[in-house]
Amino acid sequence: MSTQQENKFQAIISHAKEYGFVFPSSEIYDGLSAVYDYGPNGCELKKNLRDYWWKSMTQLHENIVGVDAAIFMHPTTWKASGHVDNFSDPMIDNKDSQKRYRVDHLLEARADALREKGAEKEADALIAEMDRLLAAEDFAALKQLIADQQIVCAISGTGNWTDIRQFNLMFSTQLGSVAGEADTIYLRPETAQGIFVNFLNVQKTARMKIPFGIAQTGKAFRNEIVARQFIFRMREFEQMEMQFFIRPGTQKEWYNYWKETRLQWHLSLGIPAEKYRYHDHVKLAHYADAALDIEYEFPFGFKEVEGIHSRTDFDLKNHQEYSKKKQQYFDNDIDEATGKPYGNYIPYVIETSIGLDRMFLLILSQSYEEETLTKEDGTADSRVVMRIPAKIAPNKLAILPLVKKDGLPEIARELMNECKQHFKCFYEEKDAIGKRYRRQDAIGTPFCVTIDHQTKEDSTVTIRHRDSMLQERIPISKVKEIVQAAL
RNA sequence: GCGGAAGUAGCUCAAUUGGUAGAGCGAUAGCCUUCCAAGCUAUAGGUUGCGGGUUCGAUCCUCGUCUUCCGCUCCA
Repeated sequence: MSTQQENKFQAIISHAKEYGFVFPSSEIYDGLSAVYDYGPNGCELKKNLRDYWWKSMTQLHENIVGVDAAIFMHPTTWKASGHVDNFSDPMIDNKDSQKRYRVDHLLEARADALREKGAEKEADALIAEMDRLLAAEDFAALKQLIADQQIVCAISGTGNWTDIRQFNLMFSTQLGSVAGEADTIYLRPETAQGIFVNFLNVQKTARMKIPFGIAQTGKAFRNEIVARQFIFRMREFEQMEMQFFIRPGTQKEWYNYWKETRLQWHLSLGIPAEKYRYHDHVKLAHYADAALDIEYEFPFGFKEVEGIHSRTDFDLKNHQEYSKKKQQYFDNDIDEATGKPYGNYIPYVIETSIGLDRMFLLILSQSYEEETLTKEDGTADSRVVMRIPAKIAPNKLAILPLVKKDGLPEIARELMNECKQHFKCFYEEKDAIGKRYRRQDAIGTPFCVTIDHQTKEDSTVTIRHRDSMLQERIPISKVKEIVQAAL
């Protein structure tokens, strides 16, 4: 990251705090690492983003419905999903070099070295022993195995290891208030499983026919080892996911459909296409047969905002296996090849998964601008403006009486009462008008209207546009529809 | 986790080789009415990150600790 971009990112973080978008969590207690709170403007923007996504998914797609599953789920869910096995890695540190290694990586490297020497059998035996001990979570024996193999740190060259520690990427807690009898359950690391386990509930009750989708927004939790870059990587975050259930064999076309559709959603917010790119996954996760990220160019580089995954029937198949409940769909449509219905099958799934907090950061990054202006008298001036798309801006309209007397506040209040029924408005009569404009720029309000003395004579007001700073005289009766047209 | 840097009012910063904290902006209230932040007045706001030590006295010296940022590592 260049210094200039770094400064911009720092400025965005400061701005976010100063204007009530994002606060560090528990700040009076020195904060909680990688956890953040959303302030008055932040929670409006976040809610608007969530609503915009929700509407585009459910209201505008007749074959997508929503669920709101609990954060707590039966522990077996995470065995079936693969998270218990794939989200926990035993780690070991070398005391001399302070380097940390994954235990399985160390042993696999040792096995590879054995193979190069032609000791295939020993290598296989080592891997088999490792897998057995990992499955049994026998950390003492694993450490002994590392010692027996005389594995040393590549940096320090010593075998001076710490004890093996488990780094579980899932947060666990206790269900039930009686200690000892309590069962360990996890805070969900992704919302997707709440959709999968409700697949048949939703399909039957909403009478959905394949292809159809289930959408969900909600919190998820991951114990990131290093969480930095502001709200980009948090331990508690919000996902907006949609699982689209399809006939096996059609995953390619639907994958491409959602790849295109989701990018168009981003572009519909007016964000330039050159700020986006696709990144195809080469190494695929355990559940996917194709995967890509939609990346945005943040001040700290191109980073993932949204993932499109072809998850095959991995999840439903595993849930069927672990729960012993059929997760199948009977497809009555006629297969032209056979002339008969497609019949029973476990659907394939295309997933679209976007991080709401990352999307929020994207909007901040895209919107924030420090402008240098030249005033009419030729002197330099500056302003900080958040060019937040009008449809997701925290406030849509600021209503400002030019002065707080001569009956102007009364007219302004009348307009306020009319407009606030339809969209979020902000009323202010304090300070010079220019100052009030700049304050609205700083929080991204797209429109300001000013009630002045002329308003009393001909019922017109000045509407001022945030991005261009241009003003026009319009009838007060038109304010509501002009703002609504931009939303 | 390791290394480096920094912590003073909401923000940006002062405080003479150690003498018990100030300014600008911002905020709030009032005045003034002027369509692009910077007219006037007043008020609030700090155990100088926290805890020890040295000293008659610590924002300053010293030790520990916490937090943040940067780099490495880790993760994906």
